[in-house]
Amino acid sequence: MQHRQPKGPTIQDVASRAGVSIATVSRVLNNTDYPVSPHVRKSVMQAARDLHYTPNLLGRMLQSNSNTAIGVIVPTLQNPFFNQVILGVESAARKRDYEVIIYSSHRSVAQERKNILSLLQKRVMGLLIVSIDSHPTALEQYMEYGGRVALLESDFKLSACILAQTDYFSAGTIAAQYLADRGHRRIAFLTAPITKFSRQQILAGIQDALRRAEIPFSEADIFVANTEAESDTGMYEFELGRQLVDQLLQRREPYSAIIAINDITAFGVIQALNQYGISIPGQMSVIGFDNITYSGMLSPPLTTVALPSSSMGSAACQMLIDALNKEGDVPPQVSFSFPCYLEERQSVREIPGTQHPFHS
Amino acid sequence: MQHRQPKGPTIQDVASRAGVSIATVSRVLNNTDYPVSPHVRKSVMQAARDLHYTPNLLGRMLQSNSNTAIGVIVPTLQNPFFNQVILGVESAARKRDYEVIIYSSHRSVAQERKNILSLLQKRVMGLLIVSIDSHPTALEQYMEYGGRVALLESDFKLSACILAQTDYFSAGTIAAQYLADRGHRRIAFLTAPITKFSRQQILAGIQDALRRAEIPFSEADIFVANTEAESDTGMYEFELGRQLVDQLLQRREPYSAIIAINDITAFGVIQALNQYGISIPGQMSVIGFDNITYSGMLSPPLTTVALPSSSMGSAACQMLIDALNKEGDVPPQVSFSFPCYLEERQSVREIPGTQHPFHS
DNA sequence: GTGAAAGCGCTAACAG
DNA sequence: CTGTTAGCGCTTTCAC
Repeated sequence: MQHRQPKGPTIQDVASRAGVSIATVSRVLNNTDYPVSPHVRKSVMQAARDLHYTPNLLGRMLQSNSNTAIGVIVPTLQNPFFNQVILGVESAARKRDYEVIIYSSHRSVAQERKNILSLLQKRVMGLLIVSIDSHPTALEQYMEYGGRVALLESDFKLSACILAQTDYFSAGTIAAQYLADRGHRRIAFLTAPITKFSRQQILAGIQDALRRAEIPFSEADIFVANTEAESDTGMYEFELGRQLVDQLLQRREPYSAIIAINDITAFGVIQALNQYGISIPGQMSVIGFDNITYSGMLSPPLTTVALPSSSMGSAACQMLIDALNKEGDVPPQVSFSFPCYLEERQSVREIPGTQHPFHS
Repeated sequence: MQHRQPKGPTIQDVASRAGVSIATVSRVLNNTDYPVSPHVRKSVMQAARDLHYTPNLLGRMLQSNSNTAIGVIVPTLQNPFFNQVILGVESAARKRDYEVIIYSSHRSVAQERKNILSLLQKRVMGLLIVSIDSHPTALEQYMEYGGRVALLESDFKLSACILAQTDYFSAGTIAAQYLADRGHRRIAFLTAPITKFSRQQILAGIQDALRRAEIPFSEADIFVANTEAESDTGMYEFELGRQLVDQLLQRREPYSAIIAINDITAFGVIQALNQYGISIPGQMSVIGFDNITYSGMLSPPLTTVALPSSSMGSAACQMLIDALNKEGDVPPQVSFSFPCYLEERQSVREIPGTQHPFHS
């Protein structure tokens, strides 16, 4: 623990230099509507500038018990999806002159709790979190102190928070429907273990759409990785895609399309397919979920169901800040979910002879 | 500015509940070696636990004038390169029980200054920054207050800071040398405007290696984008690669290899080449710089000169924390640079009949 | 061993 | 209009 020596000028220094009291300095520097003579105001400003004074927020916050910062905790910064969420959060925060403090939990429960505690200790009373914890304990303590929480994509229940969710069911529907419409009849789903709510929902959506399109789709068409060990590099999901393609190819089923659980997995699928000399979309179509930036950079560019990462982030942030400013009683839980849409690129082909149905 | 009502228990609450003074509570909670009777210690701990007490760091920091956090400011979180830097910083910080606060300047000078000021106001006295500012003004003010700065890849001079740089000259050398060794004789360099020091160095390295290999390389072989407008999505650099390929192809020169200024640009190059039906590496070889995660996910996987992003981050962080703990006088500027290495994948072919020279 | 008290830098009554 | 003063929650002498 370091103790920096040169402690810089304080409000007191500015006061003496301007020949006024610290109260006056505080008043002009905070730009309150409190009446201060123009002359004094000027000289205070000048003194502050001369000294290169900048207020110590610790003092200010301690006294006023207010904090215009919010925290964001994501599982990792290596996945572009979360970066997009953050982007949305930051833009909403900037509009309201809030500052955002970013933490990565590195997919570690312990680290996530540390991050929450750290925010609490600094009395940052607003928190947006993509939690990987299965227990809300840390968040509950946070809320006991008056902290407000916005949960993004959570697997557990927490009362009196803002809950932002992606409509994963629709996402699944959109992907499957799209494939069905292009004439695909043998479709495989490649995924990490279906442990998380989001994955269950995607699968349910796929099943629903395929059933309605009267396309056979059974357990056997679902290729699930046997282990889950999310790595920080995003390489786990990529490897997953590669391996699952191996399994799929061994099956020797006449699949014409693959739905991958997310874009990174789809990247793995595409690379494996390329290496086997299977052309995309000529011999095999591929579709993913997320629409991360790099999806458009592949060859061929990946068709994918875009998830509302950044708008979810900004909406949640907006609601959080509103809640923060609404003094008094904690509002009940409010939850909302965002729609997905198809980002059509070039990894899915239309099977000749297909007639396009019209849907709403 | 919100004023949260429920202010949670303070040290005073713990003290009354345990029937002791706040001084005692402070002593046991801080785990000092100060003598406290085991019995009292126990009851204080218990009281704190009962109350779910967590100390208010604002008070603590204000009093002790110490802060075990450091800030990191990067131009954007959308570029995986900076994420890797952050990863390195975080791992070094974690080892020393420092916390890292991440900010993105969004490539805006104004935002960057705001971030610096914000850190200063919270009296976070250590800062690692990849600055996009051309003036060190904000940093100088920061240092006046006793803040210590580690500059990553800066274009300006700042005294008494830690300066971490990549050896871009070597990076350029490595790429060009590698190509030369595989028998390439017509090589093009595709780049954003050569305004930054890093780009100049890469070019110089390329020129140097090519000269030594006696391979002709002139101004005409350098394809420079006419505008620079870094977008936050990373798409600018990608588009750049695509456009520059167009220019290159129109020239109808028998190039056999392309050096792209970074991986994202190389992604654009590869996509454009693919769309023109030019096979990689069969008809054209491509090499980049950075070695971001996605480089291995392309088809074909990109051969690239790996830049020491994360080790640079962790080394700089380590030095910064050391400097922070070394009380007293500010040390003189210390600078160091990290080596690059070749990450050999599949986007460069060896031209038949090439004999491998042996180098050190 | 333990407690009382003096601040850290700041804001916000309250007096003048 | 301006200054005095009482804390915000905490650490840390200094007494006992």
